[in-house]
Amino acid sequence: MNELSKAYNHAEVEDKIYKLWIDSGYFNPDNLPNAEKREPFTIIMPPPNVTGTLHIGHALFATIQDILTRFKRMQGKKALWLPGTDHAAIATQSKVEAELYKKEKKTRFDFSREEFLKMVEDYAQQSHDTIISQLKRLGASADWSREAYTLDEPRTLAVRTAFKTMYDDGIIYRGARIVNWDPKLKTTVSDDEIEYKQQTDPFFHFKYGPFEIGTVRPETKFGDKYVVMHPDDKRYQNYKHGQKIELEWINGPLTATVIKDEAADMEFGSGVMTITPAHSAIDFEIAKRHGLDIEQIIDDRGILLPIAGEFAGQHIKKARALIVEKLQKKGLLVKTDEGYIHNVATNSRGGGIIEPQIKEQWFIDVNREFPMRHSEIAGIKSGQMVTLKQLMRHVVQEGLIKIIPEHFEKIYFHWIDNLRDWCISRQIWYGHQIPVWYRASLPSPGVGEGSRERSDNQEIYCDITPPKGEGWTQDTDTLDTWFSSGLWTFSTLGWPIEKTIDFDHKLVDLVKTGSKIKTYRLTNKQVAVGETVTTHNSQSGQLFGYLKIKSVKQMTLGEIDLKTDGHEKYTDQQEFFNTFRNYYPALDVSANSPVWIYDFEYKNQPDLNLYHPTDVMETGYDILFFWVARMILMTTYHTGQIPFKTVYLHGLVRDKDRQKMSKSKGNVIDPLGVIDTYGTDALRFALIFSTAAGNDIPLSEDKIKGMKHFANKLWNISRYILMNLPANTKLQIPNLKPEPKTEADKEILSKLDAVIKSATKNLDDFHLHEAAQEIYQFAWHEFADVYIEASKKQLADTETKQNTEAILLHCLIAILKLLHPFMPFVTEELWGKLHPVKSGKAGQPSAEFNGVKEEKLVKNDDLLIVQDWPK
RNA sequence: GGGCAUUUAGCUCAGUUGGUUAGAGCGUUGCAUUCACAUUGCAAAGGUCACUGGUUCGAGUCCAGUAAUGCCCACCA
Repeated sequence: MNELSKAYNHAEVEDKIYKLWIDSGYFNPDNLPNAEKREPFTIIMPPPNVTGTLHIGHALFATIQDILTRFKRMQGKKALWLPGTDHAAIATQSKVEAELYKKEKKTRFDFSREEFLKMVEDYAQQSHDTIISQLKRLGASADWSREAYTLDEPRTLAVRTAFKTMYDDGIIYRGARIVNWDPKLKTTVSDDEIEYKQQTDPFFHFKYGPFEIGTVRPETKFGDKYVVMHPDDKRYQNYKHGQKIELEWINGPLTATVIKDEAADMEFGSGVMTITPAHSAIDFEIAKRHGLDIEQIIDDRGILLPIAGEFAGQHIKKARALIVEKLQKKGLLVKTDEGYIHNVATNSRGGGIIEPQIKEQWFIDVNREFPMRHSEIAGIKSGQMVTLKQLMRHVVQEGLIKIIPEHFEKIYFHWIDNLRDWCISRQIWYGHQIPVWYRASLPSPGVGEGSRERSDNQEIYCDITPPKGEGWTQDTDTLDTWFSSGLWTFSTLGWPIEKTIDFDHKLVDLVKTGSKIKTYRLTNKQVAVGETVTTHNSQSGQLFGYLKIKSVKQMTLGEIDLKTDGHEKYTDQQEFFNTFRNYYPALDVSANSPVWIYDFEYKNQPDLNLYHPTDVMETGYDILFFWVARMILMTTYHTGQIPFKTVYLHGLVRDKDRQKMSKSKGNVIDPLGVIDTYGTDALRFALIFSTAAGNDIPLSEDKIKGMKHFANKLWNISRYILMNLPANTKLQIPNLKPEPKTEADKEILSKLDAVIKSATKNLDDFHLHEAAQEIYQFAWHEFADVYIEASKKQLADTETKQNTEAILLHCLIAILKLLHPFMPFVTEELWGKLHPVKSGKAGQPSAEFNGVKEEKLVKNDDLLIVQDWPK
């Protein structure tokens, strides 16, 4: 036994302990003691973007999720915390583009798509490695063997499968709509990614025939030939809907049409406006309502089109002043208000100012009814007609998914009620390319399975793999990053689970276990060794499990020796053949029929079956809509299950003055710097101490420092106890039964009991901060301050010496266990002082303890990480 | 404009279904220290629980209203 040093030195401990855990294999739930008997508990990690390094927000989510995972693991659950990273399409690409422009003054269009993608991938890879190693430093007990990436191969299959299914259901459609166009990144962005920024601009009042109209954007006004007013506006009651008015405008005379629409605000300005349907969402709606002409004025680079007459070809930024000047010369400028404050829509992922444009894009229809293919959701039957909106509302309203804190449920409903179709196509290059191919339509029929005829003589094909034949080109757009993120809870667990095997009655294949053929099936393709196929219940279609092919043998049916190789049910060859004939009447079964005999390994609990629906989704409230809502949408639709039972939303980490942390304010706390100075445990404890779910979290260096003191206190408590106990006592820990003799004994044991019960309940209820606080209180101010002081006298008295030793040890063990989820490193290290372990695989005996070879005493499954939670 | 929250000690915040004397961390003041720990211990000061009214035997907690603050959504041509 090594003497403990006077103070806890995290730097010496953390790497060593993390390696011990990795070597034990316990982060992978399949390796846990009695794994097969454990109930699953699953958290899928919200994948950090591969756009840089770890910040304090990552430290927070990693801490909370690790606490929950470690707690459940100790409670005997088959605890899976599945990690991953997100390619964050638009954010990553724009970051690389910004760097490129800064360094070389080049844009992505100076490279080929492949060259550019290579650069983005290199950046993403490097960023990924940094983030993963940083998560490990936080003590994350995630199962790295299952790590996923939103852009890796299994996820690509999931994305394409999801797209095709929704396309076939008519949920995904392509249409020309007004979309948020970012001329800077040259892509659309979804409504949720828009960020409004306040801006001050001149506001112009122009004479428009008999009316006065106002605008900040004269450059959009060329095509304005509709003048809109509220039907109840008394000032304009003499003008009739549809009335034509001749007037003089920018480039000459124009015939304007009066439109009465309630969208016009009588309070604003003159109460009259002209509309630009091609470049304003509201105007577009008005135009559609009245069946008006829609004309594009500005192209997607911000250049004026021929409709602008003499201004055509100019950039809108330059043209504005010239247009105003011209209108002024024509006497149409009434006045200019300088300093008009208004909001401008910008792209929050890259900063460009949004120019609404009408473009052909891909959308997910949230209001279209479709038959639910398969449902395990209470209150929704398989085959029932539903919409995505209804599904999203239902699972939260019925309490199938619980959101913590609860008031976010109201915000969630409010969002759903205002939800419009989700634009999922982006014109950037980094991401999942849309699995749709086009070619000019051929007169002959005979198009493939995934193809559809289109009215514009363009053939369109959607499938997981490219179409066969000449002349197909793939859609150049990529998918919104949240499309793949929406699949995250189930794509990480192996969905779509099976390789579909199409039956076409050409070959017979048999699968066997051991020497006996157990089942047979018909396929049109040979399955290779190492591949995995699935078996289903032929009636219900429910998944049984995976068959992993170990070997393949080809022969004819007649060659099968029923005695050694035969199906277990049959001894007579004719009877064997007859069974095939009954099953597959269309097949001409004879002794010459070719067969493939597969030897396989059967796995009947694939991850998806076992770990999905997951238990907890832990993430920031700021991505409730972006992500949580989209996961609910995608998961209910594709799997007929809920993605998770509980959504735990944490707040933003702020500084001690409640200010947002930002580089420009210089108040950023770098988690890695803090870890170096104070240790991971101190940072983790500071992050959850006194912070309730959903509230923003004030964090200061003083607080972290205080928690380092606590780690040290724990160290010294252990040190005191170890110094006062004879070595052989330590070996008998399981046999020690604390028997209270004094008042102090009774008091501490009853308080321990109370804190165990309360902390357990609080952890079960996701009140992590309260659990942390009461354990802290107990350890420091009850156990250390009171009982340890009392123990000094009790240990000196032979009457009370033994029970005091037992109680000290009993309490210490309980405290180490209770604190382990919160402060994993220091507790594991101290536990190791009680139960020394050698690194090695789980279950291997440790060779040495206390200088004595005691092979049978200590095993690696004595690591604290897998101890039973105290009761 | 619509919605959602917050208001408790000097500061930052807990306080789960109503129930003794409202708690913690940091900070402040005094004392102690050959003791496992000065990264310590003991003690103290500090609160009209934003305000007004109501329900109740009893309200920080429930209800209504007022005020201040913060966030989200929509967005004005």
